Amino acid sequence: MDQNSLPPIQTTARDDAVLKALVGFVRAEALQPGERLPTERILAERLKVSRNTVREALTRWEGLGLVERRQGSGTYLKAAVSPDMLHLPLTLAGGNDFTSLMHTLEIRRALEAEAAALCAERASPGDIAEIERKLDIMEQAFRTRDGMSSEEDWEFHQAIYRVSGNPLFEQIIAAMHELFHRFWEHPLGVRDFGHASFPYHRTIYERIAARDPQGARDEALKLIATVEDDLKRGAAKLKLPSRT
Amino acid sequence: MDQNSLPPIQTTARDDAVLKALVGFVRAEALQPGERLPTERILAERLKVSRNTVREALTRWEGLGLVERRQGSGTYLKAAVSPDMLHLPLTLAGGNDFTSLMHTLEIRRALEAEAAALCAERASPGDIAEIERKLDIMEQAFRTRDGMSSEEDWEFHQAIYRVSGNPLFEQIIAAMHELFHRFWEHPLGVRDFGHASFPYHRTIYERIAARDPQGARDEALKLIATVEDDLKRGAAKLKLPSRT
DNA sequence: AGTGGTCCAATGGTCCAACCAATCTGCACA
DNA sequence: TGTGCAGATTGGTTGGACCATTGGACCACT
Repeated sequence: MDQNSLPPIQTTARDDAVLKALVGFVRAEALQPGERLPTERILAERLKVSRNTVREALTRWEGLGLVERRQGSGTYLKAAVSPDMLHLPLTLAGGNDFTSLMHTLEIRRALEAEAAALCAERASPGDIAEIERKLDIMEQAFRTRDGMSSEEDWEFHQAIYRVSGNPLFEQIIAAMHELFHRFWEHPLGVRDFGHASFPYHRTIYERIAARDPQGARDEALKLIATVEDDLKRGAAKLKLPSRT
Repeated sequence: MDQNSLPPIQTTARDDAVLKALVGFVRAEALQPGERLPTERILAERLKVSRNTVREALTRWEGLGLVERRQGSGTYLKAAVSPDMLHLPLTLAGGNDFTSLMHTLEIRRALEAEAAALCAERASPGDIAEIERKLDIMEQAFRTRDGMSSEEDWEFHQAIYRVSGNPLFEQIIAAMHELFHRFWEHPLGVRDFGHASFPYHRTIYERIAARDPQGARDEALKLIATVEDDLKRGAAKLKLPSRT
């Protein structure tokens, strides 16, 4: 390892400085996700900083999911780091109340509509073919199992996010996906949960294939509207509290 | 063999336990955002753990934006905590390149449009008056300084997010706001940067006041479109790299 | 060759006691 | 009545120590 890739730090604001130094180190050594980074003791020595300070910095990274610590083994990089990253530590109130779920659904509506519109603008013929393939798979699964198929449905939407050309859509919605799945798995007692949204998948695809951004946006809005509707019906049926 | 039949065993988890205890404490004392929580030293003593462990736990909360520490003053609650929260540590590879900036702008367009629509649906007369007040302030600042006023402009938009009734809008866009300001401060060499967006602030307000969700959505889309336009012009002028 | 057991060094997790730096509080002084 | 300084309070940092887990080296036995 290059000794010079870990120069001592200087000013106050230690732990932030440690993080910056670590970013520099990861770049200098071209560390890939999965690789191990130096031990806390070595980092402390190299950076001329107490081990506790190193630990505070690593705790921050661990909280952001950038790094994983394994006692007795070491600290491992979990994701790529770049000098200027944007961290959004979103904290959503518990997923078991109706209001929170509606909130995340509103975010999804916003992003879904925009992604569909961008997708309609930018999709290449190959992209359109790919989306159609996912759509066919989804429709097939829907018919055989006679109900919404979380997995295939999700893949269809992911394809749209990907083709939108903006990785942020996929990242944000993927993060929220977990929250939705708490309910997707248990359809709230609504027998045909998700049935209403089914036809809109194809209409969205058609608007994308026709390169009609506004049309794609409108269809996406309709799709989410049906999901909101199902959600409201389920909430009413279960007498879900509107607040925790 | 079923993978799930042998889950990893649970051994020690000091700092997680500390966090749980803190959640319990906050709920028991009914602490509101802004209030101060006990000293690190007191927490350490009460919980019968080392102050270092308390600090690791608090560092996590700070990283999630739940808490703010002020040296010499104390540690303050920044957001409501509930026993089951979902944390989304999104790390976006942002950067100073044109492409990343356009990506974040596309996210903002999605959220801005949706927030405006929701706002038009839900705003009370008082809310509308509040938004109009922010609009007046912004327009006033615009005229006197003959240019976009980041601060007042931002407050206008924030008011809309707030009235939308969905805190997630404000959280997400606030996190991205920092990224934008890197450029907002330096208008990319475009003299009248933001001028084009000015009139749409009022049209958005009018659509909200008229309780016209679709109209508000459309006007918001137009506003962002002008910003995208400015951005493209600035990028062309500065010959910004499209990738880092 | 392979299986299991034991030992040991490395590494993250926790603890302690002290000191530093920013902040707040209140009293003395003008 | 204000103002400024000194001490107390609080988070930030340090260095050193020990514990718990891990993983590899080594060994005995089959």
